[in-house]
Amino acid sequence: MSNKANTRANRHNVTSYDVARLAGVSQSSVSRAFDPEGRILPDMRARVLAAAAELGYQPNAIARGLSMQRSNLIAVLIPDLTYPELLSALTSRLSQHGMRPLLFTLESNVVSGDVLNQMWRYRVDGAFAIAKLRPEQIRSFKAQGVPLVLYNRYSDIESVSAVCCDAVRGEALLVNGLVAAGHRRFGVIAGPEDSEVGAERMTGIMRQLDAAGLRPISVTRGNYDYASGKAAFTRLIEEAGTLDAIVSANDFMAIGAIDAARAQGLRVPEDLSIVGFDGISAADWDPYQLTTIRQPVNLMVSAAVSMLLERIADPDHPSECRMFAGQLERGSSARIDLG
Amino acid sequence: MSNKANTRANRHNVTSYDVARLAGVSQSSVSRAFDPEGRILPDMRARVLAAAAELGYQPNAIARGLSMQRSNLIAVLIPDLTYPELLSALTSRLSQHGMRPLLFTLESNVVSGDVLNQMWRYRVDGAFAIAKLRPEQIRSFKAQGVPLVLYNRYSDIESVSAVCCDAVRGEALLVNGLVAAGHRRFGVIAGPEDSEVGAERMTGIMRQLDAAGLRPISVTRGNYDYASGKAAFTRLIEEAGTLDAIVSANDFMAIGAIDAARAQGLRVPEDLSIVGFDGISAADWDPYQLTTIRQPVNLMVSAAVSMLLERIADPDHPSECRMFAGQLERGSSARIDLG
DNA sequence: CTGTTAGCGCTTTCAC
DNA sequence: GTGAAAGCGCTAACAG
Repeated sequence: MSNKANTRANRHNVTSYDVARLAGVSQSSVSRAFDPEGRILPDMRARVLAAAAELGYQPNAIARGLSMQRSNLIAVLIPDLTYPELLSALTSRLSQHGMRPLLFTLESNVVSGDVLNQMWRYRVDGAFAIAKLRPEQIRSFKAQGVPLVLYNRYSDIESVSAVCCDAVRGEALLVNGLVAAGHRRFGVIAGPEDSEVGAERMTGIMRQLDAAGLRPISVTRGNYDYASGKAAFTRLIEEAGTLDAIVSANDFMAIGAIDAARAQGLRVPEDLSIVGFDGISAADWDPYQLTTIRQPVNLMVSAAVSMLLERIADPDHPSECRMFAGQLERGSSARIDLG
Repeated sequence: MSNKANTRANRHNVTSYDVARLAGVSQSSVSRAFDPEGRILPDMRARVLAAAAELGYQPNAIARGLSMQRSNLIAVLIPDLTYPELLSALTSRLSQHGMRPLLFTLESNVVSGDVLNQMWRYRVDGAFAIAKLRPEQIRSFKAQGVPLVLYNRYSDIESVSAVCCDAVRGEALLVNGLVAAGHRRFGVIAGPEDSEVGAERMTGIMRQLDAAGLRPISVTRGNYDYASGKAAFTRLIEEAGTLDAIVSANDFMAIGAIDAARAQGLRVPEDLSIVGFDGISAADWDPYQLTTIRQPVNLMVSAAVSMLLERIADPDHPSECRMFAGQLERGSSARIDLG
């Protein structure tokens, strides 16, 4: 009680006071020595760092967070099934700036209030959402003063930034190419009902078909995985009889559809063209050679991180939406004709 | 640069004092109201919670961490390429116990000192490593008093717990089945040199071949991805001429090998059996139907989390290694014969 | 440049 | 059962 010096430092809790004592300086000098911007004589810094090394001292980021009102924690809201590259790109990009991702995975695509409350408790400096947020949830970020960047989601709420791969343009590329190659009878495998990304891609598909004076013969939904793509194919063919082309809202379902088509003796792309979206690694595998739109993940992640950091540094920085074009990967799963 | 100053001013920061004032109670009562174990009259708790709700108060986990000497943060050390299901299983399991995963991804398979130092700074309550740690690094966890659980890695250092899928037994199942089905000329695709998992699986393969009085005709390495599996296949065939069976250290490479084999006009499994390890989802896809060992990821993750929590609750709790049997998934990529 | 001092928001004895 | 007060380890004015 009376001696702060001796409280509980015996165990694995080396504090800046211990370092200060050993180096024969004040505690605040220790603090400065560990601050890259800290005004301190090189000589003294060296002494402090030596003492710190001897004790195995590392500044306590939790205490620092309390004091600085800045946790250096970034919340990442991400649904169960997701692309692994995204998360690792995000993490490495963040750590380059001294920020650490705190993970919040979601059972479904939808963010619950509980998850958000947990987030607020950690006083995260910012957040990424690769998930669906309701408008009032999005607004709560603003109320809490936590900058938010949406990934592949768009919101018309002014306060939110976003980085997207342009689904409409991407689908336009695909659909135009298919139409130009002479396809007329289209089937569509859409994403699940609650998927914003899926809805966006759907819009792109429909708009472009419309522009060509076409309507899809048949439309069905999948949940983005392989099995649902296979099942979707079956439903499409049952309903449509024959089809020239199938446009799938993502690659996994497209791959499922290819396998289902072949199981029925159809040749891809001779009898039927199939295209996907995302550019997952399996799209390149020999049996598929999927024609798809590859998202520029690294670019998108860098942009997202920069945008977030800007808004953390300056809360009044205007929000921004950056839309990246996806790149058409011409595989052999579709006969496609580019102007 | 004036933003540091006005962050504090602008930012909507409700503290327990604000709640206390509104509820007309002391700050410590607010604290107790939010502690499930807190001795407090239901009546008062209700009043506090009402006030908290009105202000949108959420206890500051950072401050709580400082005070309690417990961050509720769990470090997750994980290499770039990894199985997405693992991370989401881990996160959801952890959050059931009020712990949050703090992500540290690694460029390579190997953990650097920088990463560890970052970890110590956050005073994480425990750590998972799905990565290679050097013995002295493992010991540093003990020195820092941070319980560590290794995932699919084993270490003979006493202080470390681990959960593994039994690679030796898994490979034994596969190799025995192949031998029993009459295969004699074996090729092996091993993992990269620095992979402990790979080494373990290799041991299992060699030991079992040995027991059958066989040696692999040819052995080569891949880096666990599809392309490296294809390349590995080519090298194997160049060296061996013909082969009865190929045992691959993981599924992605096995899938690559299947495609490479077919590209050479070989039929799988009629001309050549190919087996993998892991049980990734693509193993089930129509063209592959891979015979493999499926890791019980959910079981392993639950076990890992329990072990970690036990050791956090009681630092003297003995460390433990739990070895799970993988399940043989009989696909059609291999002719295999089980006793 | 360096040391002193006052918080950051919470938990936790300790009196009442 | 409730309130007052002392830290948890650090940063950031403010003096010297």
